[in-house]
Amino acid sequence: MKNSLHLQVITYTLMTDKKEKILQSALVLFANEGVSATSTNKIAKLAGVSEGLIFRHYKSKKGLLNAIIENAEQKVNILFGDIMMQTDPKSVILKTIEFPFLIKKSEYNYWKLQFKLKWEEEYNNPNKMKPLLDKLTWAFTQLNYDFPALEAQYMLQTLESISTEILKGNLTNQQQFKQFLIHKYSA
Amino acid sequence: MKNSLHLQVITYTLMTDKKEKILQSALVLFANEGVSATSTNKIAKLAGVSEGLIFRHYKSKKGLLNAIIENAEQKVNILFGDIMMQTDPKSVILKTIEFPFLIKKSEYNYWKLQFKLKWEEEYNNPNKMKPLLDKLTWAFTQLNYDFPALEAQYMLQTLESISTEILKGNLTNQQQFKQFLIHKYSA
DNA sequence: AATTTAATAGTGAGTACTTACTTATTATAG
DNA sequence: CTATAATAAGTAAGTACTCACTATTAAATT
Repeated sequence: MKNSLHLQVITYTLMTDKKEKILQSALVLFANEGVSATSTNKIAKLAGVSEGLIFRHYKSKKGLLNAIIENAEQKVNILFGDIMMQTDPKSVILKTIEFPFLIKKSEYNYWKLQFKLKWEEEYNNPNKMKPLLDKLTWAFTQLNYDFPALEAQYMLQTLESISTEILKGNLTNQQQFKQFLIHKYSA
Repeated sequence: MKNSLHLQVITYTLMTDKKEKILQSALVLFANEGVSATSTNKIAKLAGVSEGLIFRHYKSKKGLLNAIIENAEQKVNILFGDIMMQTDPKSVILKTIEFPFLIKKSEYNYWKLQFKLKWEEEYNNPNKMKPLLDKLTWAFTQLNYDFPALEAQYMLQTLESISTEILKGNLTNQQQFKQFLIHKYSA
């Protein structure tokens, strides 16, 4: 079979099986070993494909990375979108707290890669969080918090670190911790 | 000059200038470009030494990394030690909050490297924080918080994320944020 | 104090192997 | 038949590391 139809929540994409296999294999390696530590040779072997095919489909190693990042950003936007569309301030807080705990195990590698890349200047874009930060500031304002902007910043930072710990496998008491946060914000 | 005397707060170490230069150059590159992305050739050039000298002094690239990590851990222990020796629960909280804001610019690379390495399974050791976690749990217990263990975990995570943002250069309102946290814990 | 001996610091060219990427060629689908 | 998918076999530059060698310093012996 040369082509297969893959449903991605936002767009339909036609991708050959092998092209897709390359993407998945690269994701696994990039996320767990790091981009520089992953050779195109390794990717090809894991994907069961000739090395040349990577370059036919993605032009360069960086092109492959960018393709993965685009995929990853879709997944972020889906979860973010759910928060952004809330109209009740309490729901905004609640959804935001729930956010790190909603990350599916099957998508860990996407998130791992994204968090790792934040350490590379080229891919670290703090402004990407701006809309969510504004939404949270609005929510805390509605709820009459003393320093809504700082509260928003505080919450975002906490959530980033919680996500990080979950992805590293360090947060063993996830549900307990989630309840604790909800209780703390009486959300 | 072959040898120079370097005062390191815990031990005195005799190191040749070039050996020291290798260490510093490697730190800069490891912290900012990543370990795998840094070649021994690059390190040698930045240090202004022959590549072979790296291996004479540190045996391998990994040996060099380990030497840097040892140095870095000393710096962590100094800051941690200050918190651990506090006897008043409020002081424990206050010192802990102040912790990320005490990181000197001149030592950013040490911390950057350590935080980056937490993503590599080999170097990620969550138990290293255990003593501090216990101390914080004790402090929150003394202060009659409802869930001292969770509060401690929460605070540690917050601090990790603040440190991270500072090191990435994303936290522009450091003093404001620090005051906000102190106010929040009335510390 | 002078001279030999030993040890360490440092170099530069070379090692086998890996890297990202290319090119020529063949297979396969519509 | 044509266009694209896929491969195998390249390439030049880079990789961590070694080796044979020299330079510098310290220690031991006169």
